[in-house]
Amino acid sequence: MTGLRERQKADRTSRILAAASRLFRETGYGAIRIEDIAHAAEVSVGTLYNYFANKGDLLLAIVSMEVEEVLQAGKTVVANPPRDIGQALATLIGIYYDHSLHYLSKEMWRTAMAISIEAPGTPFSVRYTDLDASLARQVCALIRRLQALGYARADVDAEAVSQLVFNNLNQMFTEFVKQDAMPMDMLHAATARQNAPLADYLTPR
Amino acid sequence: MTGLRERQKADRTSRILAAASRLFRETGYGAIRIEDIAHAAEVSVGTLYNYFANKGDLLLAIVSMEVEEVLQAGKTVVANPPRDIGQALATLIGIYYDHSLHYLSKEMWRTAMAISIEAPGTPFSVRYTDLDASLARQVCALIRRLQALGYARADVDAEAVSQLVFNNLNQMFTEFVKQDAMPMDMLHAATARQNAPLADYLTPR
DNA sequence: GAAAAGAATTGAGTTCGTTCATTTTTGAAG
DNA sequence: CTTCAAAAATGAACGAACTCAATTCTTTTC
Repeated sequence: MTGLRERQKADRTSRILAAASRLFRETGYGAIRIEDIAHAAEVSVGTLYNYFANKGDLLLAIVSMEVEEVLQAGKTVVANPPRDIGQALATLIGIYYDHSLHYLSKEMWRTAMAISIEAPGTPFSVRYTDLDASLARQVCALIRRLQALGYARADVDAEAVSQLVFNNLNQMFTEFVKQDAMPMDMLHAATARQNAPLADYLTPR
Repeated sequence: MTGLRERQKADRTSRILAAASRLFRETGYGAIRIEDIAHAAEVSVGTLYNYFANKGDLLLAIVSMEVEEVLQAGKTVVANPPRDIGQALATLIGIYYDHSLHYLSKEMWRTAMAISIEAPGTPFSVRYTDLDASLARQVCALIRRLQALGYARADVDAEAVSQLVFNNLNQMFTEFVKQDAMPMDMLHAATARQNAPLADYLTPR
């Protein structure tokens, strides 16, 4: 279980991830070469490729850790949501958005999104897509919870509405990272406005 | 105006585009080398780079032509929409979706989307983003038209709703091209279900 | 504890997108 | 018709991601 080989493997993995994470953030994904990461992690280029399918997969591994954190943070909102539907959505989405630039630059997000679309087969791309689906399910859980608490109309297709909300927040986040100049509060405001009609529709009369 | 130089330029541009379009579709974007395209278009590699900033820009040029066609086709629906809101949305979105695989493979779409996110600065990436915005405006025009005709409630934020609809259809299309196995009718069905709550909300009582 | 098996590491080599110094072509001026 | 300058074309050279045959390190077997 804890043979030398396994310990070395775990150690190398974390060294590579730490080096890549630091270098990508400091210098930018595009500007860092695989050789730089391998050097910083004290492994050879070939070894790095034994651990990660390609440069993009390495980035997605880092992004996945970030998304997992966000997913965890969202749980508290679902458990205890505000009574107002617009507020409830804004709170959950706010957690997603505000967390996003904590560890990752906009450039890193752009690259990660691009890779998850273009190379959907690599291990961490699959993982990333799974996590995205988990976020969508969390939005759905929130709406069902609001329905269960009587804060939202129960006769509405919760899945349809939550997919609408999630796809919208996802697309808005994509726009946000595409435009380096766009500030975070503009993202919040735009999403809130778009959700308002749905919140109105969901509110019991 | 029509000097030799200008004619040769236009001729080379169209030869390059034709060659790239055919080769990308036949063999796949990733499998085709710049040298192959240059050879098929009877220009040198360097010349190709005088006409297009990079391999991705060449693809986006092709995709842009496709989107322009779709945008044109959508105009007729906005001018004369079905009375039922769900129907109206499904008709417009149906035009977008059904056109999409006419000239482009899923792989080409994936790559184009990835590039427009990752490299938003190149000439055709800007063009592609503009066209996307035009599609969003067209969805908004449809909803305003439905309001003007009295088919939809006029006291609803048309812009917010249309952005919700557009971002959703865009994201759903992204899922569609990400999954090679997903059939077109599943895409139509999923989008229609997601739009149903909004259509209900918009319908005058 | 020696030896064989097999797992993992290594870095030089390959590939392909992109660049740029040089050459060729074009259009204008004399 | 020459000459010249500007525009455009060219392909060899470069850089970086990725591969793979050879080597080294672990573990297992007797």
